[in-house]
Amino acid sequence: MESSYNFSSIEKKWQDYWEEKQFFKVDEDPSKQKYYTLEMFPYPSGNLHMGHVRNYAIGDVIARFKTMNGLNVLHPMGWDSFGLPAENAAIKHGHHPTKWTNENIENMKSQLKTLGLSYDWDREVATCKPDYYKFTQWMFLKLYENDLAYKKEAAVNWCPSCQTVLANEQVVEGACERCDTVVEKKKLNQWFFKITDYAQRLLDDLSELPGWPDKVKIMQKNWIGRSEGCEFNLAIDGSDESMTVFTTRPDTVFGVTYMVLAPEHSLVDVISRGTPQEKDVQEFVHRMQFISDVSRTSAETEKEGVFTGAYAINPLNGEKIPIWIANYVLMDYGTGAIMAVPAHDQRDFDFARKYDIPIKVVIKSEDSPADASEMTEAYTGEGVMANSGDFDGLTVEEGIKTINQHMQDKGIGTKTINFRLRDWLISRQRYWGAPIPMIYCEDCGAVPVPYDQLPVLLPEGVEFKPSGESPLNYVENFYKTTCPKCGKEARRETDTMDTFVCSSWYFARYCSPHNSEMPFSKEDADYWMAVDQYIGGVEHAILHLMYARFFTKFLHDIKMLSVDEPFTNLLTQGMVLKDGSKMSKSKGNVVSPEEIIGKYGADTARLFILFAAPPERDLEWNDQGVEGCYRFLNRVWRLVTSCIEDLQEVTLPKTFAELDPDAKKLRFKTHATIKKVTEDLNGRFNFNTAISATMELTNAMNAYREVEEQDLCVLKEAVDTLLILLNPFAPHITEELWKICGNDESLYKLPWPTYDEAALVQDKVEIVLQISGKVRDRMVVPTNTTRENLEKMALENDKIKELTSGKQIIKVIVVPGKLVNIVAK
RNA sequence: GCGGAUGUGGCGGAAUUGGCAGACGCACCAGACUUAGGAUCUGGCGUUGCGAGACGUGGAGGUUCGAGUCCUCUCAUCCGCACCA
Repeated sequence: MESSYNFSSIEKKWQDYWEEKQFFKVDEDPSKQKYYTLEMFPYPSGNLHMGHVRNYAIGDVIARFKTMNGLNVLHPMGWDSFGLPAENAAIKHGHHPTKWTNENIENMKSQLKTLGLSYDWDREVATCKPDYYKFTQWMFLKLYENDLAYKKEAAVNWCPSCQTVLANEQVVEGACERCDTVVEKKKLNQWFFKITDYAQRLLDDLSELPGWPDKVKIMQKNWIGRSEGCEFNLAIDGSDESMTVFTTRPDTVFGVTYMVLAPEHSLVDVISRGTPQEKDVQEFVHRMQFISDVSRTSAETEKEGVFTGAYAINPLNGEKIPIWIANYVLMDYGTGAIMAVPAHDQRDFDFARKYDIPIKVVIKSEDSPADASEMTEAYTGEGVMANSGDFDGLTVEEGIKTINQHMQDKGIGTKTINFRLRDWLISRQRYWGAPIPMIYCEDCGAVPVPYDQLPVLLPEGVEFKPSGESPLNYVENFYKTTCPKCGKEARRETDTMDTFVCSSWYFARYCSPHNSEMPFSKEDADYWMAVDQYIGGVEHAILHLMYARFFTKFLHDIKMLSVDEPFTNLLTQGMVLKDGSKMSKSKGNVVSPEEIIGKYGADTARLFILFAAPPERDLEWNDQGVEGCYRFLNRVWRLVTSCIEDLQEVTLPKTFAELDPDAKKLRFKTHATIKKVTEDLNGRFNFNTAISATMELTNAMNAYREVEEQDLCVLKEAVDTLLILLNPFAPHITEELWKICGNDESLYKLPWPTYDEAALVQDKVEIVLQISGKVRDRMVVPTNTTRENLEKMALENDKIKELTSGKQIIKVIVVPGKLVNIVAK
């Protein structure tokens, strides 16, 4: 392969050089402006895939570009290394998760290194290491201290066949994703973080994140799901009990024709006791227990329910209203009970039609029949209140306000805000996670582990069996302990934390990765935080990003962080596809990064993945496209090496004298390219067009090499510029060529070039001549030709004259530097 | 159902402020060099037409001297949420 450059030796050489010289190690430097760029750290699954390569290539270009722009750049990498796959591998092969994980980390790290990424490996973190999870436990204790961690009984998804708890994502259409058994609900005592306390702030502060994609902000907003409404009480007929409901439509209270309790509601038992319906109710409640939340709350599930035999009293008109229980009312939203207005709520409408419950229209509108029997669907639009006593005639908006106020005045109800965001269940009955640092004492109850006893270490000798319980339950020397308060024998918590807890604060750990006393020092975090540019897949748009925001706000509140949002700018990259679908082993469409790097080198791999599509869009893998990028780098190699001899004695002048047209053209291209690449990399991250621009420059240089009399200064400037601009994308080949050209300093240490305005001024410009918006001819004129002269020249143009002869010229539009448009009839 | 995104040659994509649609790359075609080419170089390459030209950014309207870009409606694909009272 005489004609291609030897990427494998070049890449290895430069990677070793950078490492030896510690190029990417950074320290806090108050004299320099900082820039923190971060790619979402990976789970150490064993091998890098193309999605990783894309993610890290993007981050690396940004980091290198910002460094060359004089910023003090923090660009760290680590491992999100707790989690199920390690434990499943342990169950299957008998290896300890530590071994499996460490081997995977080593392997992936060496793969990462072949990509030539500018990481400060000194700051590497791994969430499964005691020096890290010590502080995950610290976070738990702080949350506990601030009443943001609590334990309660909660229904979880339970697979009776696998004997284990399943995450919602592991439940597919109501069945276990592994064995297809119908998933049940089981009540377990679990730890929660009270993220709901932060719901309003998490919502409000989205507006302070202009650097986030709207898509992500909207997803978070919907997930938080704030809704304003009214909570009010209804007496239960013939009983001392009352029920509370939440509604966003108090204006429709006169249209209530039945009430619904969630099957799990505590009142169900009380009010149905002794009624003829008691047996039906119990049967229904029992049946619902075995249907998972996931399938019960699916919109496709048909609504069903039973009458409880009891009645509630409508506080506004004293009507007796039957109380039902139904599958479509959820215990964990609002109060677990609703007022049903079939005329103005589609769900209630469906249910009422099915069970022949009356429908009463209370909002009149021309868009909907006034007679309920003629309705085919609920009417939820604008209108005025009717059949509502004194409130008739009010609009929906007025009605909501007025009835709210009325209820408040009469002590029936109050204005309330509900969120659909739930508290975060963090307990996992698993081994491979950070142990929850709590101890249960018979006398003192739940006692937090004192800070000086952290970390609570995972024990080594553990048997891994799929039992549905934490394996830690079987390790006596782990769970047997003494109460930190009274010294009496006590039992440790054996659940571990959700791995999302570990990843909710890692970005702050990178600021002080070696601190053994604290998760990070405030001083370091004040310098580095917030992350200026965060990059990762959109699949983390809700959970990870929400949890990280929650933790940051909490750390801000306890004065550990000055910022209260972790990520100033967010780039959500698209997936890497092959043959139209996501690369996966089962589809057999995986392209391995190792193979590509082996065949073409890291520079080609990086270049292709950045060139093939803009970063936020999905990228279709194309082997021939990779080859195109490889050819381009070879072209650069040949071009630059062919210039070396000519340029040996050339030094760049301070200013360029009068140039001949060809030289001027090349110099124009050089500076236009600087401008283009700089603008594309500054905030917009259009890597694909930046790379196109360097290709155009290369083409222009090749063309210039054919010119008889070449201006070597202009050529040298072009060569230097090309190498610098291309460096963030393809760092190895450019460093090598730079060195071969006789330069000692590394490109990475050079300042980013600025363009010369003067070089961008052209003497002549092509003007398009249009007739009624259609291009008819072009003319080349001096750049500074005046508006009047342009018009005059256009009208004198032969082609225009010919085409407008016999027509009346209505007006002429002149856009200097661009076009002249003649409107003729 | 609700919310969001996307739609441009054979393909990936460009057009940043309403101003030459198709930059750059791939594929393809022709030529050069060559014992050879899956190397390299040169040229061509939206559709249609001999041609001047006409048509062309999912579709239908509209605004404008001028629309891929703005407005209205509509279709398709993808993603997220999905009985949230």
